[in-house]
Amino acid sequence: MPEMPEVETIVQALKRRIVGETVADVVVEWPRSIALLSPAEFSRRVVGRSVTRVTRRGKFTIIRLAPPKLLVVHLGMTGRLLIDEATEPNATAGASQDAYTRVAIRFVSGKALRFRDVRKFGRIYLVDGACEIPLLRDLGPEPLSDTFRPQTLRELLRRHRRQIKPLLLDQRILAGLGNIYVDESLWQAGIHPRTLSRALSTDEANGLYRAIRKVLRQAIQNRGTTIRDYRDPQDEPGENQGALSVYRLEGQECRRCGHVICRTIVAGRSTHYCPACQPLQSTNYAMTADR
DNA sequence: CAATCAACCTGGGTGC
DNA sequence: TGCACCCAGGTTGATT
Repeated sequence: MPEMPEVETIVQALKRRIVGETVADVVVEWPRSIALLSPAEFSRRVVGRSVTRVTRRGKFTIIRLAPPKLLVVHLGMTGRLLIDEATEPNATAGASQDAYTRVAIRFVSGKALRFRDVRKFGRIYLVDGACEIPLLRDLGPEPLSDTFRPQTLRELLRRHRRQIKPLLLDQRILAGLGNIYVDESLWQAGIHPRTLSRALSTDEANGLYRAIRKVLRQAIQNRGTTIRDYRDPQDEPGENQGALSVYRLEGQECRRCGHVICRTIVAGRSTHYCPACQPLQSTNYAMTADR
């Protein structure tokens, strides 16, 4: 569910609200939400540590603790990180927890960081370094970093013989894009999702570079896209859903050319595009019948 | 190497 | 109301 702009929004909020807090207590309601460690071991190692900074890498939220340790969260499809403000000293603990809270980290101040995850695909890790988490270790470049240049993308596209959509969804190639922003970026760039990455011209690759950055920046500015589940740490939805051009808009008219937006399956994922704005060149041979 | 699909989970929406 | 079926912002591992 949450892609990079949603995670970025969450991280900005957590920075303001939990840096400096010290962990008093951990409640694990669903043990499998904790990766690698037993709930007891996880709790034992987290209690007493304090939060020194909060950062992001791809779709991972990274909470740095002292003494040094990384609390890393991947939200999966429906994960949320919610801040519960301190309640009255003798309010009943746990009373505010809903049925989908999987882990609650309570701070000495009375505030709490709550991991809520309906579908249970999210994971929380406690590690010494990013290298202990395979996906985090192998993450591709950050699309909004200064060191990610048009040439960086051109080289990535040239290195593989794959359809562009699954390539962009692959976190080892580029970090942070998910189903929404890949569809939006490809529409913005006028590229069909099944186009072979190696068949893209220099101009098309440069256009895709600009499209990805524009789409992500706008989504961050709009505090993320809420289709259904996404909420920031204060339980507020994002506002980017109104800025989408194709995602989940099948049957509606393309805002650029007026043709009807199509939905199909690519890489096993629902895929939205405008067949007029995003034509599939015959030279880029699609393996499967289109649409 | 690349594509597909099932699996991990739960709930919401739709059609009969 | 009930029920079957499809769908969902992700990732992984087996299979073709």
